[in-house]
Amino acid sequence: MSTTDRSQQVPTLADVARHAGVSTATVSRCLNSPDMVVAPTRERVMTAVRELGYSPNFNAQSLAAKRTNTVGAVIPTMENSIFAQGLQAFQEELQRHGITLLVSSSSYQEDLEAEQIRTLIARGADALLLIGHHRAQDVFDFLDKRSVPALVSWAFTPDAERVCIGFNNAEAMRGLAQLVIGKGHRRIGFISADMASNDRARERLRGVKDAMADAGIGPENLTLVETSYGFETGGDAFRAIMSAETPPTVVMCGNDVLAIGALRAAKEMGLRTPTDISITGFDDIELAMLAEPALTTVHVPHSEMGRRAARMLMQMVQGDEPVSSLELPTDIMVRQTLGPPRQQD
Amino acid sequence: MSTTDRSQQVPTLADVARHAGVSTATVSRCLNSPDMVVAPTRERVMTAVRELGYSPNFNAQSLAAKRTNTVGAVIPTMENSIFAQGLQAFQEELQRHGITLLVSSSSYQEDLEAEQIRTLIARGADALLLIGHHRAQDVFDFLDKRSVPALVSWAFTPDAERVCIGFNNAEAMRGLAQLVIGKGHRRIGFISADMASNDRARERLRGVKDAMADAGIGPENLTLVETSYGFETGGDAFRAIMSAETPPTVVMCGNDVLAIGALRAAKEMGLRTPTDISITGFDDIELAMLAEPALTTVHVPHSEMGRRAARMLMQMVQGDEPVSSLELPTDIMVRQTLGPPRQQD
DNA sequence: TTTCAGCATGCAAGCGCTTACATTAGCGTT
DNA sequence: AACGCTAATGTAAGCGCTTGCATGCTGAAA
Repeated sequence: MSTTDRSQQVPTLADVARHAGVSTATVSRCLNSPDMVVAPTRERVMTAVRELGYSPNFNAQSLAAKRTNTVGAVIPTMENSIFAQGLQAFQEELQRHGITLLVSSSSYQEDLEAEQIRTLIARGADALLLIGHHRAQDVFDFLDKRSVPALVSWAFTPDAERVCIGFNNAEAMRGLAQLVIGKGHRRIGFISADMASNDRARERLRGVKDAMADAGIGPENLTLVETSYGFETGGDAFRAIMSAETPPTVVMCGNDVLAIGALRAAKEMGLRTPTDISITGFDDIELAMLAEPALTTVHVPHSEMGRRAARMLMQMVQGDEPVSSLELPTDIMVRQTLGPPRQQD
Repeated sequence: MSTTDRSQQVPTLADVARHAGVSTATVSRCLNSPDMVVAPTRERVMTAVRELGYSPNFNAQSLAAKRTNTVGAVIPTMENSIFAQGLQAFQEELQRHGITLLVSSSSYQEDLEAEQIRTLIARGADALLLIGHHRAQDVFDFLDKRSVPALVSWAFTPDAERVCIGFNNAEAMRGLAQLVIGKGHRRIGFISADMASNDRARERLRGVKDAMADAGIGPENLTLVETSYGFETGGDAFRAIMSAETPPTVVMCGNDVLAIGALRAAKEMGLRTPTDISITGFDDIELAMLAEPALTTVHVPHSEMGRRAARMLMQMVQGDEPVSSLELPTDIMVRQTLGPPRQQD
């Protein structure tokens, strides 16, 4: 398997210019602002471009033009569909405008995220898509110093200092909790993702607490387990919660992955959902509908969010007019895992 | 920061050099090959770097050094976990070596893929990760002309001209089909993903056909439906297959997503799996184990593949020694959706 | 015919970095 | 003390592109 055969050089702007008998400036203009060049010349140039199979060197372009047509995104994980769908839409929208997306994932680690943000900036990202608000202040300072627009997504907080797009995690979860309480549940279990560096998780928990307070249910009725992200951990957390003397009648989960894990654990424990125990999720990943029984959860408009985020970010790079935060609505998907509490409870 | 008021300019190599009282060459060397520089100088430079908050401009670096420390990957879709897990491992391994990953997704469209490959090359990707063998020849020619190493993944074909990493799709599916036939099934339905530009799908079908031929089962016993990718389409295909006069006793699916769709359709049709109908998948996505009943499928070592692919690609970029294709083993995950055919059949 | 907009094109100076080559200093030899 | 040798550093030429400005051409007005 012969690899590097250096005989073939990649054609450059200069090659095209020579081939077409014009200057490099003209070629550049043909490519970037065609109407500055008169038609016959343009055609000659375009022919040369085609014949040589020329395509511009992005790095040189960026260096010379001082913009990269690149935006970066740092997401907690690629492994699961929570972010994948939104990101896909984000990328498609960017691509439509000739912008390349640089993705990296931080595995939910704050310091890793900070590092990756720096890398993306060094790579010349014109702007950044970030997930959630929580982040060391110096990361934001760095961004500001470099004046790189950053959009916080997957989270809308009314009073946020930063431009953000997403949904109100607290409100959405509160709505679901109200529904749960309306069904008659009084003892609530809550499985949360790690909250230390995850404001979305914190907000969701707050939603539950608010709803309980509104309904006059004391905080002693909330059993909280905080766990890392995953199906397994969700199941473990569920078992922990249910091992209490008087376990809750409903286990609400901070996200669908945890909920599916819980659902499975319930099944393994011989508990029928929702007859014996109710379970709810958040996100409405594809799996939620496919689960058995189908998971009652909060639907988040992922694709819409991704698309909008792309547009907002492009506007921010443009810098013409200030961009303001955008709240997207969520829906409660009433499916099969939420019922009234068992009679004797 | 006692600035000479360079009004929030991003510091450059030259700034650092001035600050440290050395030449730009020395600064560059400090950063890239520290042992070429004597310790005291190095420290002076590093201090300046820190004080100015300098970080190198990637584009300039790439342009000057003629390598970008970037590899690109074009995957069919990000939306689902088939590729996500492998890609995550791929990215992590690259990152460990200071290499950035550029991802784009082609939505299973061949022409889009070609375009994105070109874009990635223009962006300066040092190497490319591709999914599957099927691709217009001129794309490969282009890659060769540019002498960009490309690694075909998710598919291992013994006699492939290109370096590839993955599993033998045909063999793996053949193994599963043998198991199916061993259970007594004689009429087999097969739901395949679009095969036109997807060699993996074609190979998988071939595996089934081979196993049938081996067992002396004529091709008239195979009911084939080809459909696009998705849960819905999988369900539709299943319904189509089952509407035959004498429907098959087992429906094998080209991937898990289709299989889950089929499983769901079966349930909706009031068919019990595997009592009334057996269903199998391929990929072993997370969902497969979570489905009800759990899906019998072929397990593919996604993360392992991603990690290995990263290493191979780095070796290929290095170009020291030729890299040879790597076959990874697959396992049949015997779960609950495969049983013997119904008695009367 | 001369003049001069106005437009198309060319010229050339960078963008921030790497690196081949030149220069210098420091050392041990003879 | 003169010599070469080596290791550390500096010099400067690009990498492939964009873009402000200079140039030269056209045709219409005078």
